[in-house]
Amino acid sequence: MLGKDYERQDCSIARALEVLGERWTLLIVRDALYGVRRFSDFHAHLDVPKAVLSQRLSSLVEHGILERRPDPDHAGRNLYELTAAGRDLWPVLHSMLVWADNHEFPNSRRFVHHACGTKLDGAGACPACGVTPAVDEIVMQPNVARRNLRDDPVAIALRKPHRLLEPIDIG
Amino acid sequence: MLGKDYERQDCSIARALEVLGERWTLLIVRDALYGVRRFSDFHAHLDVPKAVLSQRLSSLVEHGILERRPDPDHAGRNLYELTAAGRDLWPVLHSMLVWADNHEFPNSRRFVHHACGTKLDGAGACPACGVTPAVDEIVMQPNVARRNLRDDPVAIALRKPHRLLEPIDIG
DNA sequence: CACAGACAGTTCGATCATTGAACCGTGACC
DNA sequence: GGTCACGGTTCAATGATCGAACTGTCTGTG
Repeated sequence: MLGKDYERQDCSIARALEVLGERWTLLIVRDALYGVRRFSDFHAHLDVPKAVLSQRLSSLVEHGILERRPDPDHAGRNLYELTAAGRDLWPVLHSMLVWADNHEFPNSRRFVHHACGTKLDGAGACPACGVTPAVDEIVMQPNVARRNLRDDPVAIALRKPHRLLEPIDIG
Repeated sequence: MLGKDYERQDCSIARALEVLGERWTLLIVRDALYGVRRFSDFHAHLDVPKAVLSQRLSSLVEHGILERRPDPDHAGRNLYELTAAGRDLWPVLHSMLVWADNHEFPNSRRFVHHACGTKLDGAGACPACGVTPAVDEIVMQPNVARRNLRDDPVAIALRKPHRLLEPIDIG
């Protein structure tokens, strides 16, 4: 949302929205869960101006959701990786996704438990195993029947099933 | 978020954020879950300009999250009530609240299962009963130890335990 | 019935965020 | 040494938000 926060709102949800509610922020976290880690990949996959992306990444780092660390393969570049707090945002994104699937936009990606291949339920649990898988135990399965709106390298990489948090590999 | 949507984002989360991501929108839904139904009560409890509130309410009605119906007690006024799709947003708000409680803003309100008084777990289920209570089976319990930032009638009414969706009663 | 006040908005100028394009510095590659 | 990709920053234009003022409707009172 806009720069101003909800300081007069005496509520955890308002606190969460101060950090997460600005435009693009939750989509950046989504991409980070999909394994995006580089500035240029975020920029290619979201159509966000670089100035805004830069500001959002810094804000997420400041709030302990992303961690900025030097890219071992490219001096002078950074990788942005989710912290534990960032990985804990998965339930927020998953519940949004379930809601949109039911009410706005059916036929989206599926999220399944890696161990057994069962689709997660609305609460993020595996109905077959009776457990709530950790984020890195979840596999995103694209909907092959859907027409593709995007052709950037990240979008293409995400047309294959992909384990969450696993760095995407840009051909 | 801002007027522009995420039309090039091929993703349910982006679709959800087009509807829910603008500033104030999720706080309006939160208040609706708390039982706020009148324009003036939303306006008193959120410090949102009336122009924005009016626009957000219309947008939520348009998207089938709120329903606008004439107030039987006051001709010419409306009540805004959650539709089934709107009530289904509870998991989104609850997961945000749980996240903020764990990472940003501990000591918030508690949400308990009305039947047994047990605090809901992170997934919104009742650990004692093993069920996921419907929204109207959940009771919000304020944190009495916290200093109060607000003194509007809605904030005062919410200092008492309150069943979700039950219309707040403004003294 | 006149009048005041509450309510539910709309309108308007000022402020602030976002946008997209251009620019810049660094390191990799030839 | 020169070129290119990457990761930003800067800037003017656009668009959203803000807060105050205004309008119209209905209610309650005298």
